[in-house]
Amino acid sequence: MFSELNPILHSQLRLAIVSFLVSNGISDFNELKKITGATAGNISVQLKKLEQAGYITIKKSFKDNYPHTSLEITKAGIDAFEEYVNAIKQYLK
Amino acid sequence: MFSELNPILHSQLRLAIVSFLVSNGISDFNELKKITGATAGNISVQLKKLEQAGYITIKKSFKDNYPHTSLEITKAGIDAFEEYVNAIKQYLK
DNA sequence: ATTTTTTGGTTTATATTATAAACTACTTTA
DNA sequence: TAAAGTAGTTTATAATATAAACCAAAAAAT
Repeated sequence: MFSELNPILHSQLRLAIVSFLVSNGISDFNELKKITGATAGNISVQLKKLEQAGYITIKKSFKDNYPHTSLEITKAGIDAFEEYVNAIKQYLK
Repeated sequence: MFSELNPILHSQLRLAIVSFLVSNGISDFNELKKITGATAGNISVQLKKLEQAGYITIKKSFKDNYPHTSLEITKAGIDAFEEYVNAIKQYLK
């Protein structure tokens, strides 16, 4: 009837991040901050969790002298997102 | 871009309960236990939260000598559910 | 008849999660 | 060189989800 919702993705902020990355492939810390409106601390924590889950990769570099964190969605991330979408659709009708 | 997800509904179990009640109008404790597979304790707690939010009403009676808890969705519950569905759809594409 | 099991829950304790606040480190500007 | 800004991380706290333990009554078994 109601299948499980992947708890990594069933979080407003992590879902927004993954959703955005699935659409856009890559992004960076500041862009995520702008589009989600979340605090930097919260984003930092949630990015780590997504990385630990294998759903994104985090690359740190320097850009115009400043530290720069860029994010990329993984195959596993895309797959998990698609599964989540199918699962939650059962709840929405 | 991403609108807020009502935190009362953005919970797997509460969403399942409300979703089921929106489809069926009324239900009872045991039916929810069966369709969700959740523990009685968890259901008990979440029903109270949904009642506090004004999304369901809880009626206790005796049926065949046993205590019996029946649930009904409210107008506010239906409205909140519909809003939640519209909001989360933005995350799913 | 009294112990044991089942029904139908509630309360409480604990683990997890989300979040904001505080902090670090460095850069730019005044 | 002091102040303000950028780009984050870490830590503390509040909120949430959940399971475990408990309660009360009914039914079934001994």
